Amino acid sequence: MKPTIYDVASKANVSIATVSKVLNSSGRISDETRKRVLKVIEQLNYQPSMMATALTGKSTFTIGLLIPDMANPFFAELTRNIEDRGHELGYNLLICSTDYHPDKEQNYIELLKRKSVDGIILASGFEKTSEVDKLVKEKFPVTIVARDFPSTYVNSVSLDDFQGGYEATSYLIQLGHRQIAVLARNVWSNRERMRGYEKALEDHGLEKYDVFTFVEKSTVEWGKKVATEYLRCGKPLTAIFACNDLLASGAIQAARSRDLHVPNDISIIGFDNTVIATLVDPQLTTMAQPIRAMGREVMDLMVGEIKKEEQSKRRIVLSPTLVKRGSTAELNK
Amino acid sequence: MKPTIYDVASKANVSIATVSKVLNSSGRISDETRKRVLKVIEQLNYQPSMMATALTGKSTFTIGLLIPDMANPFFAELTRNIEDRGHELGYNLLICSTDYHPDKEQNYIELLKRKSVDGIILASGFEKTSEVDKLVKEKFPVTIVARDFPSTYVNSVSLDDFQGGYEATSYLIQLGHRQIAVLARNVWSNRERMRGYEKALEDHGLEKYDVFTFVEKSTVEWGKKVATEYLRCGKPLTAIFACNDLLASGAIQAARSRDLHVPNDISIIGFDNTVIATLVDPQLTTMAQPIRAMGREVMDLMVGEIKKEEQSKRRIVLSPTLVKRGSTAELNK
DNA sequence: TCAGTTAAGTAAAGCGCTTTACCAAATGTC
DNA sequence: GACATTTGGTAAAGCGCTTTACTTAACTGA
Repeated sequence: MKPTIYDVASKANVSIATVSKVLNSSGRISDETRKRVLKVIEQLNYQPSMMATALTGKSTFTIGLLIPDMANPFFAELTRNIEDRGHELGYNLLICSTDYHPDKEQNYIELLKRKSVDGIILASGFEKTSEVDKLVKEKFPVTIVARDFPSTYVNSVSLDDFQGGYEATSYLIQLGHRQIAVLARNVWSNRERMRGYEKALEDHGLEKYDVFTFVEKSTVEWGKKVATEYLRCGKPLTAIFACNDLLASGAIQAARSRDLHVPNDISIIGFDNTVIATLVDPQLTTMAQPIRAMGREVMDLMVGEIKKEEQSKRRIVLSPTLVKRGSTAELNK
Repeated sequence: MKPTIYDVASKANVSIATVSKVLNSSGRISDETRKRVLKVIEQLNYQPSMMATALTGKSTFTIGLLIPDMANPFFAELTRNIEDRGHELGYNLLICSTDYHPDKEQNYIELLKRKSVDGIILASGFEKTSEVDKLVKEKFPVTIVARDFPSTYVNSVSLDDFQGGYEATSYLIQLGHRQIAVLARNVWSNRERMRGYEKALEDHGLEKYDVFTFVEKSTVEWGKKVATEYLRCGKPLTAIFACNDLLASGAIQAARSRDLHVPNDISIIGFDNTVIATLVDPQLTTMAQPIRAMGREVMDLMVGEIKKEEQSKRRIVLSPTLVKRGSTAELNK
């Protein structure tokens, strides 16, 4: 079976303590013995069991990441950047996909802890904060990403979603739009973006568009479905603010199937600036998230927290940027 | 710190053995004691350490998944389906993204093993088979997905990539196309699809399009870049067979930037039938992979292998289906 | 009534590692 | 040459769990 430290020790004619020292380059070992041990390790293709190692209290250089939805390119790209930075820092990433299910969240957090990860990164998605509170209370290293978490006791890096919603909407208003609907999912970030949207309307003395449903999933299909409902209900509508690119793409399809031209008949603005934004026709005007920066920052924060126990927490809030493309245009009167 | 079995035992006035028995519902325990122990477990929010449990040789109900690229919707969707099926069967999924790096592959395989997963699912991507061989030799449960692995000693579920390439190309030929270029990445599945492509040409007495470069990454950008080169080189070209939807989308963009109309001036066919296929304009004609079935089958195979040790291995090969959409049309003479 | 069961629980070994003593031999010091 | 150090290494405890004996105490039945 798998070789253990005993196999190595006996084959190298030393004690397991010696092997362990060679492994961790701790203690004093003569050059000769070290080489002999290393050779045996090589020969047996020995890999110390993390189970056993972790059991003794050493860190595992593994970080868990909980994401709500692999299929959303935003999270895929975020994950990718987190992984990359982790790799640079010598940490491995264990990814768990929760599909926005609170019980899966809890389940996977337990799993990761029981697998002795050094820390857990929680990406957006979760609604209940109780899981986070629990981790914090246990002094388990957690970092939040893509979700503001106004609290002094946990590290986080997030986007200013409110500002994003505000800017996106303001841009549409500035283009002359007055009837602006919104496409959102009932999750924290989207609600923030909607707050921004409402504030923008208010600041310009406009009324909120009063036909509204939350989509159930952040998919193209749902975007199309709900946008179609909006368009069908008869209420005039010249622009749609979609809370992510997937939904925006759905909205484009909806418009098209109603023979509306984007952007001439209707403007559509997205959010995230994922790969999708440049795929659709017309390409999406969208609020870009600094995905790469977010990924790197959150991993840095996480590793920082793991390394030096008692450090003060930081809450990093990044700003979105408007990327103008073809899906929005001035309202033609 | 984290409560251990000892904390539970002493607080419940029993031995740790008793607690363990309650935990695993093994052995004989009076109802009274069981309840008392369970209550304490609840109170302390005790979760047995998987490290310690695994160390004693019990299975962890965790399966590792290695995927090459989260950002490719095909893998994202596949992962999603694997996870879902695992969840149904009571297994957790630990995902690792290798970014097509052989050393990350090896690294993560080691990691997963050291984290005591019960088995590992390897998705496509990997070029070297040595890692697989190693796992097999160690009798470590492995299953391959999205990659045919002609071997009698490992479970796999894959697509008939050759047939896919053959059918896609045949369809183009049937539409009247004679000059067909191919967009592919130098990975196993793509090479198989190309074999199919070549065979189809041959069967119809056509010559292979002899301008060819592999793309370096399966991204829209690379698809666009290489397709642009094809279009610029002057060799007549009426259709492109792209080995995945990402590349096909890039090809559409390339065509558009050269003012070629898709499909009137040039037909483009993709592969995978991911969400992207319906996003782009025109929507992609593409060879659909039964992603959902693949995900479920591979998880079933994996769990089967984990449960009963010495079972014979199965190699499941699924068929692709042609999905006709707007990106292909009859060649207009 | 007493040997034979059964029921309920415990002690202790073992899983593979790290780490803290501790020890013997070699080396240094005056 | 006697003592203090340094070097290179080991024994053993402990990490948190499972599991295999083993021990009581209570329950059978003829």
